[in-house]
Amino acid sequence: MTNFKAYLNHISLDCVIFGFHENQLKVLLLQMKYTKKWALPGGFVKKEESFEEAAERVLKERTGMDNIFLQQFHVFSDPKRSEMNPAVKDLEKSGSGEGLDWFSQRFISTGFYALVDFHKVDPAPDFFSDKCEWKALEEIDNLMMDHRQILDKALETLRLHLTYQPIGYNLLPKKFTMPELQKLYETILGKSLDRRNFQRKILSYKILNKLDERKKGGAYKAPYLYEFNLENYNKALKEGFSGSW
Amino acid sequence: MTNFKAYLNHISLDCVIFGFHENQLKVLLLQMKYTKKWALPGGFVKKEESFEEAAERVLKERTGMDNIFLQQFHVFSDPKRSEMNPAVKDLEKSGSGEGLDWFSQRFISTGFYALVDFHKVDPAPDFFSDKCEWKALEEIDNLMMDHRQILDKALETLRLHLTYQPIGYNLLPKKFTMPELQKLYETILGKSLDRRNFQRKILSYKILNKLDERKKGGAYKAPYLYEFNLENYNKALKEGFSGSW
DNA sequence: GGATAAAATGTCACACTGACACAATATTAG
DNA sequence: CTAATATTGTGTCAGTGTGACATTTTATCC
Repeated sequence: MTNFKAYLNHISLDCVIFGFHENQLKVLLLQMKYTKKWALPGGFVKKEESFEEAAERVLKERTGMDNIFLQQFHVFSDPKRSEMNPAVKDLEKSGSGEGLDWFSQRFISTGFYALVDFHKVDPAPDFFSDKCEWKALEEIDNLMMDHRQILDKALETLRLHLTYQPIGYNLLPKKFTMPELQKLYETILGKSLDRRNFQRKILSYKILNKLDERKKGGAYKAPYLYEFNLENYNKALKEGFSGSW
Repeated sequence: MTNFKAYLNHISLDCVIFGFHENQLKVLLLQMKYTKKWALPGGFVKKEESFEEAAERVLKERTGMDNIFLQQFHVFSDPKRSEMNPAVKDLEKSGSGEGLDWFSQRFISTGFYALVDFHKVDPAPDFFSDKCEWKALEEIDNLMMDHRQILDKALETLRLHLTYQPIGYNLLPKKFTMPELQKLYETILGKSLDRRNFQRKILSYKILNKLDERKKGGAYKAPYLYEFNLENYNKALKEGFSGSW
C-alpha cells in the first residue's frame, strides 16, 4: 500500500466483434505490423472513462459505428499474459511505450463482445496494425498473446446468453429470412438444428413479425421475410426466457 | 501512452461471499471503523497475482478458508465510483494511502462471488474494519460506495447460474435434507417452489445420493438425508444442464 | 397414545420437444 | 416451355417434462 509502482498496471480491453455474413459467423481482427500475428481490436482505458465507454470508443474507431451491442464478459489478469507471447515485443519494436520500464508492467484486459450488422462496418486498422479484416471462425489462426483464449471465452459466453436471451437484432439486417436466422443460431451453437422445430420455437417467443414479402432472387422457393418485434424483443432481453426454475 | 500517471489505477476486487444458515442466504460483510458503513471484503491486487489468486488470498484472510468456490462476475469501472460515496474519505482518515494524490486516482474493482459452507467460516475483520459478520439479505443496509450494486449483480449472476448449473455443494454441509436444499434454491431465487415438483426435478439431474439415514431431532417427521454425487455434480458443472437449444 | 405437522409418494392434464412426412413453390436444366 | 429439383411452409405423433394437487406415512408434540 506504500508504493505507487506496485499498483501500476496497464488497463486495457479487447473486443470480440461478431458479424454474420454469407451464413458464417465472423470476427473482426487486426493484423499486427511486424509479427503479422492477428489481434482483437482493443485499447487502453483512459482515466476518465468507464470500461464501457472505452469499449465504445474502440469500436467506433475500428468499425465507424456507434450504439453497438456490447457485453463485458471476463477479465484476463494472469500476470504472465503479456509474456505468454512474444507479441508484446512487437509493440516495443513498433515504437510505442517508453522502453523496458513500460513493458515490465503487467497488462490487464477486460474482454467485451460486440454484435454488429456486418454490412454497416467500415473496418479500419489502428497504429500497430496494417490490416483490419473479418475472419470466419474456422479461418482464425495465429492470434497474439492470449487472444485465442479471449475469443473462446467470448463464444462460450455468447452461447450461454443464447439460451436465455434473444439474439439476432444486432447481427442481421432489418429484414431477414427464417433460414438465415437459423443459420445464425447454428453457427453460434456450432451444431445444426431441425428446421421445423427451430421455426416453431423461435416463433413461440413472439419476437418476430412475419412480413408479407418474400425474399426473391435466391435459389428455388422464395422464403418469407421477417423482422424483429422490437417491443417484445427488448422485453425478452430484460426478462430473459423463462429459465428452468 | 506517453504519461505513466495517466495509466495509474487502483486495481481491487470485492467478494460477495454467500453462506447458508438457518434457512437464510447470508453474505459476509465488514463494518468500517469510522463511518460504520458496511463493506464487501476486498483488497488490492498485487502485481504478481492474477485476480483469481488475489481473491483467494482475500477469502483466506477473511474466512480462514482455502479452496473456495469462486466466480468472477463483473468489473466496476465507473470513474466516479470512488466519489459516489464519502466512504473513500474513511480510508483516508484511517491513515492508509499516501494522501490526496493516492485518492485522486481511480478505483477499479472486479466482483467475485464465493460460495462457502457457513459453519466452516471463521470471520476476521481487516485493518479498516472492526467487525466481520454474516448478514441475511434482508438485513443488509448502509453499504459503502457502490457495494450495493455489486451485491445485486452478484445475486443476479448467481440466479442465472442456477438455471444451468448445479449449486449447493459449496453451500451446504456434507449431508443435508431435501427441504434444506429446496430452501436454498428458494432464497437464491427469491420465490417459493412446489415441494414435490422440486424434488422430482432435482432428482432427475442425478446429482444426489439418497442416504438411508434420516435427520432426527427436528420437528415432526424426520426427512431423509442426501449427499451430492460428486462425479455427476462435477460433470454437470462442466457441461451445464441442457440449455434450451 | 392420539393429534399434529411435516415428509414421502403418486396422479393427471397439459405443454413442450424431437423426429419425421408431405405439400407448395420459385428456380434450374434440358 | 416444361419437368425436375431444391428449398420452404405446414402438420402429425409419440415421448418427456411441468404445474397443480391428493393421499399416505411417520416422527414429534401434548
